[in-house]
Amino acid sequence: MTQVPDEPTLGQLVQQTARALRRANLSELEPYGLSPSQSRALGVVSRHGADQGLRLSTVAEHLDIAPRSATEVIDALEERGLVHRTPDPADRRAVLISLTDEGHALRRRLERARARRSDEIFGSLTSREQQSLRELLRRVLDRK
Amino acid sequence: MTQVPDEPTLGQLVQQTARALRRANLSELEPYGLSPSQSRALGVVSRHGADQGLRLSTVAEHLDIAPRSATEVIDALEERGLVHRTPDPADRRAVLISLTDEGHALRRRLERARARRSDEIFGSLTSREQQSLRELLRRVLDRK
DNA sequence: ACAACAATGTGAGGTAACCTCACTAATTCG
DNA sequence: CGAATTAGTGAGGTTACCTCACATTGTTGT
Repeated sequence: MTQVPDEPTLGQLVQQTARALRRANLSELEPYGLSPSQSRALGVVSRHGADQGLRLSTVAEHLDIAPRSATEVIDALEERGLVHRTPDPADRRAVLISLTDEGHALRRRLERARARRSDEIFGSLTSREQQSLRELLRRVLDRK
Repeated sequence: MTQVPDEPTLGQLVQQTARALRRANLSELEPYGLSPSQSRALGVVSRHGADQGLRLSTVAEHLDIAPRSATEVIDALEERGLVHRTPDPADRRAVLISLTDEGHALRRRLERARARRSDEIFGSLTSREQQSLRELLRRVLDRK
């Protein structure tokens, strides 16, 4: 049925690469006592809530999780002093999440670490090859 | 701070692709009432335990999880009648896991579904491009 | 104007897939 | 033979999610 050394499928290669990235991310986050999901949330608030902050429900949307789950992640970040909640002046049901100074600082540190990690992992490819990989993956994701 | 559409990093592209694969895998498994981790275990037993079966601890190793966790996954597969445990005649502490006929049949069905899914996801690339993608990922994984 | 409906965030409680620790039964080794 | 080691599993914990119910606030149709 199958022949020879059973070369891994494309899907497996992609998943293995993703796993390597997850592992690297994990060990990078560890010193800061931040879980991956917390780090993702920090990123969302940083990218989309630069000015006045983001509603909790909006955070949930960006993370693609239920609002109730976003409450939990934000609770954790707030406890670590990385974000804070302020009531939305325009809608008293809502709450606005924004980064504290400490949150901004950590975010920057993590961003630099991410760049280093990328070099480490994709560094065996020339920048032309990296460009080519990027192109191929983009095409795969744009299918349908 | 940041401007323009902020093109995704290579890491993000890989992770997004992996996520698409996971989602596809999930919906493919759903009709069979199998979880991803159960499907993985089924694959391991099928690939490495063709003849006499695999020890539970060996299953755990292949899945890269603790033996205790393998017990749980195998429990579930056994309850669904896809594998069975037999005592290892050579070591009465150990137990050998092997596929039932039903397990084999389901395994084949899943394999075919996987192939279809791969076509669906990577189908927007020519086979030359797929080869190229495979090559690049392999290089990334072989780094260090 | 105000009743009816919709939306926001969170308490309560649940699940899947892992984990560690402690234990029993069986094997191996000095 | 007795001591140490190994295989599998019970008990109980964690993480990152989920749904459902609910109080509070906002919006709308008549």
